[in-house]
Amino acid sequence: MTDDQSAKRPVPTMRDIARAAAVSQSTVSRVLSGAPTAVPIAPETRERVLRTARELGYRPNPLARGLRGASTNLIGAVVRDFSDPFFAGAIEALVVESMSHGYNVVLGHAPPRTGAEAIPLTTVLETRHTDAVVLLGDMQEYPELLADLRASLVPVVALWPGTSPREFPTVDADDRAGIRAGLNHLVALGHERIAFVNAELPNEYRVREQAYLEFMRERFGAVPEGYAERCPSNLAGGDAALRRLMDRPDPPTAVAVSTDVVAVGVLHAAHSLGVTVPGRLSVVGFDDILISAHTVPALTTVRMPIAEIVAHAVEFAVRPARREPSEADLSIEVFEPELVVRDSTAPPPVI
Amino acid sequence: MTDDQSAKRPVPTMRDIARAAAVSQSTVSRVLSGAPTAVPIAPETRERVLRTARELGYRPNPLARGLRGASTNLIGAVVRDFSDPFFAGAIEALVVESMSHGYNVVLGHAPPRTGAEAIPLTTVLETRHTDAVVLLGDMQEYPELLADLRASLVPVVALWPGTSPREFPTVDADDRAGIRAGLNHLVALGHERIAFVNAELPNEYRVREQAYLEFMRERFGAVPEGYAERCPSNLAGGDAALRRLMDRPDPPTAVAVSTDVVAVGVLHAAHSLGVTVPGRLSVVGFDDILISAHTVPALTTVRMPIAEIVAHAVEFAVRPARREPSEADLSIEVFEPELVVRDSTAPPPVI
DNA sequence: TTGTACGCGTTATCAT
DNA sequence: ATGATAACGCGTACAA
Repeated sequence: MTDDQSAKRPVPTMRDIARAAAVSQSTVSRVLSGAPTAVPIAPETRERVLRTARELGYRPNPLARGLRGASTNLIGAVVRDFSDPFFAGAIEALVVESMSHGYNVVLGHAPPRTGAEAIPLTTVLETRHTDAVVLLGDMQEYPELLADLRASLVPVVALWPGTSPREFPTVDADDRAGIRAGLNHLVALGHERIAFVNAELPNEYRVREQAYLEFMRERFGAVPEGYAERCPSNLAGGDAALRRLMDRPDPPTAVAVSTDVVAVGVLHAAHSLGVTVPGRLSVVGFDDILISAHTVPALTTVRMPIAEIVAHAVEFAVRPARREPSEADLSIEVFEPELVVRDSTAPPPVI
Repeated sequence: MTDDQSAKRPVPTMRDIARAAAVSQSTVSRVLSGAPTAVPIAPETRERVLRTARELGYRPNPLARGLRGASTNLIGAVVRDFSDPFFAGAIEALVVESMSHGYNVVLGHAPPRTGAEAIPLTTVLETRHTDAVVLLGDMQEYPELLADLRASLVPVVALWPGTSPREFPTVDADDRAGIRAGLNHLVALGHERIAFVNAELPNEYRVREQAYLEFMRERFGAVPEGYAERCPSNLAGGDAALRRLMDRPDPPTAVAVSTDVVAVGVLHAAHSLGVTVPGRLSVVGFDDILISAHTVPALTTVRMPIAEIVAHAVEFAVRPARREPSEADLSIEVFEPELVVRDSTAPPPVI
């Protein structure tokens, strides 16, 4: 056995180290607490303290640190829907990025609209511990949570805030540009009867829908009646939406979808309906989630720069909060998505 | 504006409440700290304290609570791979379940095998805060982490531990039964040339592979040479594995796959190769992740009772740690998976 | 029934 | 260069 006396013994405190190293507890703190150039310490003492600390297996107690006003190295992440692969990917990115900065991530879950109106922050996350809070997605459904956040002192950064008012520093993608890239691709292939399926998370992707409407009007003068579908933001939603679309007397030859998750549902429905993709129907998604490269057929989509967005957010969140409130409080960073052409798009069928 | 004086003021402490309510801080503590019948409190005083606390927007400081030895209401979850939809689903379930018990979840990420060997627990999670640690998946790759956990005092519960030695209380599914259910289904349809694709997370799903080998020997006397494939546990892995399988002189008519994620990759490869599913090839997955019902074609698979497993784990994790070490320390709970027949399986093609 | 006093493990401010 | 000592917010013996 390599672990001998250390087994199952409560973690040593600074006092233990101090006793063992025959110094005062404050000296131990000075040596250990990282403040390297704060006060000069005798190299010999420093070494001795460090050694005993290592031997005893000392680990700082972040609770005590936090009590003193120091940071807890915890970042709170509030998500509405984990099961959404897009957010799952974003969380992974967030965790990885946070850890590379020495932070852990505490997950908060804003439950999808229970009957009870007000969901205070404390219900969702014990924020007082977290050095910062990252909001993933549109949180307008939770006004109480937002109010709590507003009134609190923790730095907040909002990611993919949809149509939420920009009250926090925000990092987002240029949804409009992404949608236009997808639609341009379809038009270049020769499509004109292009429908749009919008994943309806209350008002999250309104921007994408607007971009579609705007594009269609620009390009064709009008949006074909009933070509802008909406559906719940999940696989079944996309399935149902495409069925409605193909049921029409004038079914589209192409569908742009506001999220890949819904697009996967669309692909499934097309298959069930015997509508071959891309032979009879082209499909463009948005997000480029992991499965998108491996659907049947592989999905043409718009890549969401998750890593960049999250990296930026973490950078912002862990930045020492010593800045003036007026400085970057309205900072809005926008990243550009990029079209990824795969196998779900082709020229429309010849009539 | 509804928020007036409370805006941006650091959260009030018990002392603030005490001052405002003209009582001592300990009285406030007694009233607020939940211990209802601990010591009798004058109803009038109690009411006054409660009211001022509400007015001032008091919220307990869990750091201070934790320092005092109380619980932090934090559960640490260590996952190896977030991007795996199966674990994403498990984490969601864990978060939801934990919150319903008043706990938040701190995510730890065990990075997929960097060159550096030893990954101590502290790197992955500041455990000292968490009231319990939940291990998701096989952690044998991280012996140092396991050693830290073993030496520590926090209760640990292992979920889907694969072939790890059962050193912690464990909740798992009956993988063998699940695999057999899938294989029985294929055999009932008339298949004999049944291959197996195993997602290779070092040794996570060895059990499933063993179950396949055992079944085939039982049923057909032998396992066709080279029919037990292994591949990285992701979409591309399944893709590549099926290509190897179909490249053989005697390609299988059915493939059982050890995870749905890999199975989705298999479906994609089949499509790319022009092998129709289920016409020329039947595919059975394992896990029943969210997409499985919406792949093309919808995947026949074995449902993993994630919710039940996670619920059981949380129940165990938050159970007051007052039990004797010998009692339930070797507890192993096993849940039964269940076959879900969809559209990716059919009788083998007639020759 | 309520108030006083102490300690949890740290960091920060004093003195030495 | 180092050692006392005072907080941080809370729970809890103990005293009143």
